[in-house]
Amino acid sequence: MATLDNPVDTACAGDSARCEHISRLLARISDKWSMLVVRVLGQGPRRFNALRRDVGEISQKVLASTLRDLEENGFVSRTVTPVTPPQVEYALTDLGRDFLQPVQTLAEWVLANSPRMDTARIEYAARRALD
Amino acid sequence: MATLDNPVDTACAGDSARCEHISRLLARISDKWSMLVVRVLGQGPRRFNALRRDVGEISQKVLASTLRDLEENGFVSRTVTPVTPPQVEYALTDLGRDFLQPVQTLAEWVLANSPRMDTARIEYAARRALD
DNA sequence: CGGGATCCTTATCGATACTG
DNA sequence: CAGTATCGATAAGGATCCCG
Repeated sequence: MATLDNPVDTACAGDSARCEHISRLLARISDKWSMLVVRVLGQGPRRFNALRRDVGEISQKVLASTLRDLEENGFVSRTVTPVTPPQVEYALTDLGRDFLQPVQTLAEWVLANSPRMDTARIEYAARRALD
Repeated sequence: MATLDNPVDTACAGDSARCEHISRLLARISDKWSMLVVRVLGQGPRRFNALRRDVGEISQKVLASTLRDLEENGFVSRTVTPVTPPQVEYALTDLGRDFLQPVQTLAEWVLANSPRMDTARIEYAARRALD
């Protein structure tokens, strides 16, 4: 009955426990900024404010907490060099570099298919308009 | 200076416009539930309450708005059969099926690497404990 | 420079009630 | 069954100030 015959079945039809497991894991990384930060760090280590510039419109509070989460999950390392002014460098760990691959896959897909998404949005709006 | 030499460079070092583009696109799909719903629908069409059971701990309100977003972005189709009781079936569109691939990649990575994440969390907690 | 602490403003979510 | 509408709780986010 399954529509997919992928070799590794990670689906969770009827397996709600596994589905919840995936859910919790995805929830940890699928916030608005984590993947973006991982992507930027994939180009090399960054210091806090450099990271903030590269990521875009992110507040320092949110970036700080995002980095804490990423560090907690083992994606990012935080290296403090005690000089004046203090210097803190963020870099991807081995796990973070591994994670970069699926993230890039996703990012590339999204970039490549954004026209299709835009078209769908226009059609959706048109459909809604004539109700 | 880049640490990656991937063929298709979708990174955004110094290209903040592109980065923001990716940011907006990722933000549209990287909420807590969208990928999960796409995954479940990847196993075949579902009606509202069946979907709700399969996804897990999601309220009807959030599922409804998630489905609206997915429909708006062209990932999911909504087919109403006017019978009593009313019957509404959700299914992946072509775009949604395409999207399934990077989503599965991500889900499989997360499943496979959750032990590493767990270990990192324990180590992080241990480090924090001796400050 | 790299944040933590605080306050305040918004989204977000869950529960309940109600409609076709 | 498949939702929408409304309300209250709660979490997320921005702005500002401050410290090492």
